[in-house]
Amino acid sequence: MLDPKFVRENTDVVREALARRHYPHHFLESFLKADSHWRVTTQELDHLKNERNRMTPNGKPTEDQLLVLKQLAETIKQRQDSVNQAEDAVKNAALFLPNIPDASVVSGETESDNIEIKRVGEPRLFEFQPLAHDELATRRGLIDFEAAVKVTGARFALYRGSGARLERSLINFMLDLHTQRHGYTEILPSVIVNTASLIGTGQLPKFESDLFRITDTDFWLSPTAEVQLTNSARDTIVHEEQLPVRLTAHTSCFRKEAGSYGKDMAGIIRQHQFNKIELVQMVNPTESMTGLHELLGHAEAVLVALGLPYRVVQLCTGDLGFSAGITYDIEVWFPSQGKYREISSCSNFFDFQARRAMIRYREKLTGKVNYLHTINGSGLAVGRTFAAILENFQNEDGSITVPPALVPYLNLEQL
RNA sequence: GGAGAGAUACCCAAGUGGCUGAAGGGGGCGGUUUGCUAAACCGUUAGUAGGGUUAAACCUAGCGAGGGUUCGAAUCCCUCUCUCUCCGCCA
Repeated sequence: MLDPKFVRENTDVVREALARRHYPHHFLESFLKADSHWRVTTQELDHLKNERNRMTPNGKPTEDQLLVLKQLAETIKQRQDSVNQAEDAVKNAALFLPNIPDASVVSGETESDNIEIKRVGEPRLFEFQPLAHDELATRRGLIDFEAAVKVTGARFALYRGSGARLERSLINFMLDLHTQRHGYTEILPSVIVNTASLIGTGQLPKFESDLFRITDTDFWLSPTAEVQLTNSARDTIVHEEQLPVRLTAHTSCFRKEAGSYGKDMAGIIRQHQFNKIELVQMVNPTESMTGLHELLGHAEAVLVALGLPYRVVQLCTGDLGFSAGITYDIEVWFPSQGKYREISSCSNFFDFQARRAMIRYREKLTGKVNYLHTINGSGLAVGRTFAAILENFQNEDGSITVPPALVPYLNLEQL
């Protein structure tokens, strides 16, 4: 959420930000309208309440006083109703305003306008036609797609044997790296979250159609552990010395993938349920850009350790997520597709999520309470890492060489 | 799923309609005394959100959350959330 005061006083900045995102500007107009209406109504109400407070005697009121007070109470009641309505309108409008892109983010419309920052690792030259990961996985009996369709449906997977073991090894390997080398505290949260949490990180109210909801409850399947990790600090004030807070978690993530019919239907690139290691940092506002680059490095370290070629791109304004102020995507090389595909998305949200979720810190020097900054990224999407390993380390006979870093976890050198 | 008891400030806790934004204690902070520490004593401890202002002043809200009754609610009524105890069921 943006600071209502800031929006009110810097409409040009916000208007410009929405334009850069190609986001409809009527959201701003409705916010401003609702906001000014709310302010006027609230002031009137506050005046009336002040009058009542001044007039109310300490004991029983006289008949005359009672007459006046009764009338006043009636007026206040009516005003209160309009204030409540106005307040709902403002809150709702505010929740639909996206974050302001950082000044350094380049304007653009689609992912083709994203900026490549760097490439790491050389894509391997194959002397044979490299197979797609789903083909490899099926041939080696690592994933049983037919069984998954039977059990659940399309866009689900059933890992089998050393396939299941590889997925589990990757999870352990990544968690160990982040907790032992990068200073994150491991969290094991529920995968079901409530509405307030999804509003806190910005998935709701705007993106309900991307989410699985559990019928007749206030519960949803979490689309990313960002929701659980960030909201674990919702409505709290931490001491400045406790920052930065670094949390990591492995969870299953659930997405409807509405509107992506036909995209990535084969394999495990785009699933309704997938494993992901999430990295979340809550930091002092002065350190959030440093934190973002560090976090990006933490995610990259996984690919470096596994020996997978990747590149880093910076998202343009049009590709930027609703809550993010600046985002770097890490894309890993897929030989069968001859291109880089997203495997992590690392963002600085500035105080956008902290405001929605009321996550604050107390300044040591002044004792003042401030919103902190939140940063998060995948470290990494496990299924996509699985797929990338299969493709990049495949041999001509269809076997897969296990990256040395994973051998201690897998106890196998070949799949 | 059933029955009961709770939720008040950093913590414990009093408060059953106006004199309460809140007694009392603990803890924290500051001070007096002291060679230092401790003890004792004195003082202080409402933060926060919103409006307002150049900044203040000032105003409003706030006793788990949301409604209701009332001129007036921490206090009465309703709904919900969470915590605890017992029973049932259960990995």
